[in-house]
Amino acid sequence: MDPCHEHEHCIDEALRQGEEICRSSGQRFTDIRRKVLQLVWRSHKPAKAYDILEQLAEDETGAAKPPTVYRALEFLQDNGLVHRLSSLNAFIGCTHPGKQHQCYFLICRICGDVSECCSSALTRSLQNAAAQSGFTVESSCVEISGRCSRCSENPA
Amino acid sequence: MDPCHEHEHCIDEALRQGEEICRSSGQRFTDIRRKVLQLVWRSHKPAKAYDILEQLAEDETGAAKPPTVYRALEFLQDNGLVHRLSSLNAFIGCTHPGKQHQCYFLICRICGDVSECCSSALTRSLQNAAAQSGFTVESSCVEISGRCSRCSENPA
DNA sequence: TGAAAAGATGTTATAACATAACATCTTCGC
DNA sequence: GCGAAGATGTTATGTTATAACATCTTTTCA
Repeated sequence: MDPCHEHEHCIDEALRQGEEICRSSGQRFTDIRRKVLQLVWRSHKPAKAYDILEQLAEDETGAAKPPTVYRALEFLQDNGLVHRLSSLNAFIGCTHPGKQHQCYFLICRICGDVSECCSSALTRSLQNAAAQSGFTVESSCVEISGRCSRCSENPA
Repeated sequence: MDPCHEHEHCIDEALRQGEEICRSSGQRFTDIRRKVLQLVWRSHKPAKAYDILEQLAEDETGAAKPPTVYRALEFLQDNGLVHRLSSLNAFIGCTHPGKQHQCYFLICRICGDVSECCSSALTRSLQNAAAQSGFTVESSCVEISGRCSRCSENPA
């Protein structure tokens, strides 16, 4: 149900990039980090920390506990491999890690899919709007909820 | 420490608007709703639900419980009197309730003050960016973190 | 190589945020 | 006053997240 034809490819690519980013920055892409990244990438829907936790438990001999998952998620966030969606308390794989980017998210209320987008025009608008108040932007959280194109075509 | 000269005025104005909005829509501006709105408006910093709860307890004979506060906050949100900042799990008084608006928030990382802004240019950029993906915007959450003008002038 | 340091994970407990479900009380229209 | 609707009280629990400290693993480098 994902918009990509072969979702396996997304996952493989994400793992490859995780590996690459860690290698080049001298960090460890440990087993747990890899598994959490893989679980976040299960679909293009946001993954909840406690769901990841459950899914980890299915694989592992000893059930993982919350800090394990949150630590892995934090690591992945710090390295730009996943994003946190604060309006959903959930996490989503980053589609272009490594590249510096201010991004925004389109969250479909119907199918739940999230897509990450970049728009320099939007980034500029944001900067401008902030600048008008003399405000200096450091980071931003832009989460848009609505209907994705497929769900608009096939109304429920 | 608020950017307004007489913050009492902000509070009074907010309460007046609460009253007005309820009156014109046939809803009740009950004591609890009024008190919660007042507490949210204590400052221009975001108010946390459990802090409001504590502050209510100081006034009240019987300590309020979480649902009381969350219900009041939900009511106030539904009526456009407060906004929820999902990146902070907190609430902030709306500076221009009643008027239809897509707004965004400037959150100062230094002093904690939040200001609500509207920018039709930003709204348009957002719509455009979404439209490029065939996405229909229903609601949006735009929370910008950084340094407000005063905190930029007086760097810590 | 092997001991110290750094980094990662395990473990326990609890903090922080939020809501479901049902009981009771208050207000309003008639 | 009485019934309906709306608001609040109450109990319990669900959900999300982190602090603090113990242990294990990897790296470093003498």
